[in-house]
Amino acid sequence: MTYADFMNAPKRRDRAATRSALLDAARRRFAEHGFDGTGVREIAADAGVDATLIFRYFGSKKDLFDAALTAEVPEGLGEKDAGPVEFADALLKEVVLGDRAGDGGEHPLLLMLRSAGRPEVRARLHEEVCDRYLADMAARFDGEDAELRAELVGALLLGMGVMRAVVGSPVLPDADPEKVRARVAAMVAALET
Amino acid sequence: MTYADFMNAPKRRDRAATRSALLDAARRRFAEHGFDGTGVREIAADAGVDATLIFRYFGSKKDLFDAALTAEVPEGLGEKDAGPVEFADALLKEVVLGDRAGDGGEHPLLLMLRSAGRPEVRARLHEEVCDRYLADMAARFDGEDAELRAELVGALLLGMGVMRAVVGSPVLPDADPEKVRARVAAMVAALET
DNA sequence: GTCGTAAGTCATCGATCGATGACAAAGACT
DNA sequence: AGTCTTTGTCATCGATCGATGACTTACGAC
Repeated sequence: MTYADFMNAPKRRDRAATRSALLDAARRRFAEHGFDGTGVREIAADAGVDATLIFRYFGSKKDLFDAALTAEVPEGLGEKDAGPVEFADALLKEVVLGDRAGDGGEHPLLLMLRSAGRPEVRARLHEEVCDRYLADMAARFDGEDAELRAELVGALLLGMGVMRAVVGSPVLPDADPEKVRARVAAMVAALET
Repeated sequence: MTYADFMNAPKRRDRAATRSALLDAARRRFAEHGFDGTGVREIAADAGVDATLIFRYFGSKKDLFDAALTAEVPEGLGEKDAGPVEFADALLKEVVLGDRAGDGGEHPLLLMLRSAGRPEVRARLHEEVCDRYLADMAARFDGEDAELRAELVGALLLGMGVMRAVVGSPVLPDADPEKVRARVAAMVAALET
């Protein structure tokens, strides 16, 4: 059923592969059911190993969650001197329209939203969104209220992610990506004084 | 400590008052820690009563959660023949800028986001957002791609709520409401073909 | 005042959860 | 081949959770 299952060859012992399988299963489970809705036994079953290994390799369920989030960050987004419209477009492609077949299918940011009940997760979400994205966005706005305008762009992009990943609205996935990009660009452009 | 505590008068027996205290405590707890992060004993302790009464009055924890969400819906939002800009402004005041001192301090929609790990909550969120708000919004757009444009407005408003209630960004609460309304109006207006 | 019904409390169950330590077995190294 | 380290498994603990049923106490009808 799971990936590790049809690897039912003699079941070689491979620390790295097991760790990776656990991380992958954790990402999927956490992405779908959130932190509280996911048990370590379910993750281990998906990965095809014993639940004990989670604690051996990661220390605790929370540490596994953190590791699953920290996994990979694309990093190289947006040119340094691009305007807000181009920057928003780059973020749009990465966070909202991105495919991400590797993970649970969602951007780590949207993955965190399924666990928004945990204060630590919200703290990390706050840090990531504000320090990482909004500050960068605000720097690309000229004139007054740059922070407010950056916040609105961030809200639009985050809201689109929530619409797709949490609310489950079928509009965005079914829409023509080029039309979406054009509409979003128009909205962001409306913020340039 | 809680409301019911300084009502430490002889502790009259009042079904309606107890039910109401439980509902209120539940709203606060669920709003802050989500469904999974909240225990029935905590809710009961906040309300100053025994946890058993939750099951007697509501049946189950899940039923209490549903009752806490269904609580009160303002209903009368937006004139029937207003355009998308006016409608978005009305929603903005209700969902994002609304004070709501009565509940846990948040709109039920944002309250649900803290429990987004539960599939049933997402289903209800989907139903509420799509059928209740987006359909209404789409009807106010002329021309093609009305659904997509309504979705983008919804994403912006929902994203603003997420920014404040989940991410915890200080920008929106600190900003001048009139400036916020003006900026949002500009973004929505940019969608009118 | 008495009595019955409804409101509140107590003890406890069964399941599930994260986590631990002892044990078995496979691969590596000499 | 023999040993030792690493990898995986099993049994189980202690806490917590939602939920149930029996018991106690207050209020209101008469």
